[in-house]
Amino acid sequence: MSTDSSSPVTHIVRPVASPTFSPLYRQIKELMVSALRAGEWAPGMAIPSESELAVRFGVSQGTVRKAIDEMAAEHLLVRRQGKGTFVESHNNPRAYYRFLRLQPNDRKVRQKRSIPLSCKLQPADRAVALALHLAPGESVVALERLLSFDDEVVVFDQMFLLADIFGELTLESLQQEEHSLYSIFERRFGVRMIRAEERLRAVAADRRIAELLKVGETEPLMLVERITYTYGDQPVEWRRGFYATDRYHYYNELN
Amino acid sequence: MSTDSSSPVTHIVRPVASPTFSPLYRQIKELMVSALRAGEWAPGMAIPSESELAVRFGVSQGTVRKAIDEMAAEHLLVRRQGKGTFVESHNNPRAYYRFLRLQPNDRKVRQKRSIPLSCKLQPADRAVALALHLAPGESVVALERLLSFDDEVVVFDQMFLLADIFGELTLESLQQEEHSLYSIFERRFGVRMIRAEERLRAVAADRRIAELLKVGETEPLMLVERITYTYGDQPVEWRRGFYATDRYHYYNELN
DNA sequence: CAGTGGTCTAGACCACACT
DNA sequence: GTGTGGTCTAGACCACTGA
Repeated sequence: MSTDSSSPVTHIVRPVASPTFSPLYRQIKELMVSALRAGEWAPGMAIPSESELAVRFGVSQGTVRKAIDEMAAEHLLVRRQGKGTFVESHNNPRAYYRFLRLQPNDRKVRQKRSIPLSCKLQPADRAVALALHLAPGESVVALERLLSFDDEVVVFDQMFLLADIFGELTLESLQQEEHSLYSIFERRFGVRMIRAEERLRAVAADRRIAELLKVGETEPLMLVERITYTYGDQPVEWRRGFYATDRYHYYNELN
Repeated sequence: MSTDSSSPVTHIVRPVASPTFSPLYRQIKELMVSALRAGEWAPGMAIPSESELAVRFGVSQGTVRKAIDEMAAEHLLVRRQGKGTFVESHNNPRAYYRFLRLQPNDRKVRQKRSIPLSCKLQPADRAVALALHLAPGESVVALERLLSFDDEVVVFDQMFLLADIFGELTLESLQQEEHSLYSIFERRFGVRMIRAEERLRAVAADRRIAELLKVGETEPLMLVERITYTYGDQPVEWRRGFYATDRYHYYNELN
């Protein structure tokens, strides 16, 4: 059973009593994640059907199903009944601001727009290096932008990206884009943002930020620091955002 | 098959093509949630084994399993391999502050303490009535307290609770308690908090709050509004908290 | 209609906890 | 050892999509 012909990766170890027991479906999941990382299945595309995968990996359909279940729960894949299972993508307009928890107190937001301000290569400072697992001084792409909801500026973001991956980013190319940043990163650099951690604090606006967000100096703002991870829990972005929360709030669900 | 002897609730409709299709396992889940609401299985206690439940509901063990899977994902139940499946409880010290996302920037917190300040019956104002699905003016229990981490005050909370349920709360009884509020609510009133929604903003401290939290007046604070729900998505608490975020931050994971 | 994911079953066996 | 949850299988059938 551990013989399989078409699988691109190493053989499967059927579960056996051991200190490092890993069920079959989780091994299948790892193989599938590898396929995603390797780009075998591209964002937005359908992956093979459950029964095809079952044959390919030499396990039952139910086992493949359980692997896909976990991946769907982690938003790596989305299932669409009757159609197939697809690789998640930030390219879908509905998923453009998947990680943005800011929302208006009352009305609906029709239009969100990202306004790039600057983009340059620079050495990572200590906080950035720590978050991105770099040595201090290694290069990162530093990007500043404003975010507006219906032409009202509500967020100022400073982002730091691994130069290894995003070194080719330029302000000009960003200004010509219609899409969200993560969607651009996915299409241009093949990097999918999978999950993120945020740390929130209340701070007073300094002069520059007050001007950008059109609020009074020393006005309270929400400071949101974010580390964003791609496949394999690799951090690729560190971000610091200042949110104006007079007409908006950060929404969170606790379970 | 839809005949069963011991089930306390109505008969099960096996899935049939219909506009309101609900799979069997979800019907089982609803029956089990009803059993929880009715108090048939108390917090902390083990529920019957999967095979017993399968017999009771007249379905296969796999179907019961899927129902339990969903309930475990919603933190209604916890599975413990080899031991059984248990009703979740806020009485477990590790779950005392399950919904509190505030954490220190650096060191570990050893001791969290709730310091009740006041507790009285009063009419609900508009915001509270809206959140709790009350008519304006209906009674709620208004409770104020401070929260300290290692004897440093970091949060001031104002809470409003359905008087129907929590009317018997008194300041004296709270002051004699060692446990977290939700743990008290669970033991004294049989109400389990299941999930919550939070809305966060940055605000300036007013004089009273600045004094309580020992920060400067107009200092930026994080304002956290929370609606807390029990079984059946019934809101039972509305809460407004002011968090001092100089040495602490609100931590959130995005998936 | 064929093909996909979704549900349900019955049975075998494994991992873990307790006695 | 016994009883619990956890994994895996094979097969039947249902629900949804699109040609």
